[in-house]
Amino acid sequence: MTQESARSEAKRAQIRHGATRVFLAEGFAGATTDAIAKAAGVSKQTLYVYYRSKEKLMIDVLGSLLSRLNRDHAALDGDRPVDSLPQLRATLVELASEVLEAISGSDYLALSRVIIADSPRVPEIGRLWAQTITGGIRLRVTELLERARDAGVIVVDDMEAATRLLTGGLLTYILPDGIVATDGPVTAPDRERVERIVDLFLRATT
Amino acid sequence: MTQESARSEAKRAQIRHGATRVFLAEGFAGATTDAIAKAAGVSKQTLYVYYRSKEKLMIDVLGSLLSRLNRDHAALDGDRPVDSLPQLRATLVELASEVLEAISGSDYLALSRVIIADSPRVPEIGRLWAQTITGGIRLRVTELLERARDAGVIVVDDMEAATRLLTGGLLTYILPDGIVATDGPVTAPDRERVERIVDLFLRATT
DNA sequence: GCAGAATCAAACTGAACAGTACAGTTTGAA
DNA sequence: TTCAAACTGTACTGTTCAGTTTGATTCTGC
Repeated sequence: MTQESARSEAKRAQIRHGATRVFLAEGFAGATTDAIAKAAGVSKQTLYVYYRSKEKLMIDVLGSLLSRLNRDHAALDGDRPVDSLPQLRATLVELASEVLEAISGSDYLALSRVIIADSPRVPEIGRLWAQTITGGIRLRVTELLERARDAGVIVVDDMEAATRLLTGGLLTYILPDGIVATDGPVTAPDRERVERIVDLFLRATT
Repeated sequence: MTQESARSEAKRAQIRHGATRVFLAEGFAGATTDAIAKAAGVSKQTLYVYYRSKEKLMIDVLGSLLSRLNRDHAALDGDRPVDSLPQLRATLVELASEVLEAISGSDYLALSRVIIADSPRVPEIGRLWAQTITGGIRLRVTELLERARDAGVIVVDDMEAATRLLTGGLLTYILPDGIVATDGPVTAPDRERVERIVDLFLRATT
């Protein structure tokens, strides 16, 4: 019975889509099921055929968003060059800029706010979100640094500390600063700022 | 008319106190005015004499908590010794441990969740919260590093990058990791972990 | 074209809850 | 004693909203 007809899955996606917009804009408490049904172009009745409750719907919405993010992030880091210090520097700056750009988008921030607020009630989503950052970002940086270390470009005694230091130093522009910034779109740090932090970090790795 | 009688201020504090407990435990939406009145040991009627609405009450509660936190943090950093590398290292580890301990408490995390969730609706509180970290913590670290630099203990070209790197590397245990952790109390990083990050950071400052 | 499934719109139910009204009690000063 | 202000507890109002019911309508495969 876990098998869904193609039909069903299409409708489900349609509902999820509409709900996504409303949840991100209004949060869990602020989103009414009437508004969700309307945004999805579906009757409330149908909505409740596909989802047993508003909470189940939200879990599906947030879970989908996060796994899509994680999927998008994956792969293609293996190709990034790290075989000399200038290469590593450029790669780190590039990666950092991409990531910061992605997570300073108002969508992602709204998503994060909703998740943080509801994480006591829905722990699994909180865990999934932390993994987007922990697993997603930290892991990617670790992987790059390991390759660079193995290539003899840098010296790292404590890989966890190194990864924490670099990702933390960069993420701090978004968490805490960006997440509560409400006047205008959030400013990801400009490239120069990113470069300065990467450079400083690299000085610690000889 | 801005003058309050002592009587009034005592009652106001009593209400604020009860409300604090309920807001931190339940969040804004989850806290009912009945529960707040009960927790404060005050009739709902009286509550509405002192506060025009639930929202005004929450702003007062969060604002009070944050300014108390900021007040507690202030001062006494001027005495911390930074005149040699071992001294600086010990001082940084000490400061970091204190700060991490403070902000990984379940009260502070609950407070942060509420603020983050409501920051789109109540921007001033969001700003105040960011200042607790930005102004409070980052400023203190900056001040220490400046003294150490002036004493010739470290070399720092870019003070902002240095502060970001260090505070970010440490805060990352709480944000994002701690804020959505719900199984058991949040684990501030142990002393050894803090030391490793501080040590790595110090390698970047010659 | 038709049976049966899926969907729709709209009204309804029941509960939660912010905020108010009210009738009565305490307190403390004159 | 008296009076006024502050307070209390309970009950009420009005609204919002998740979830259900109803009964009609539109698809879809046969």
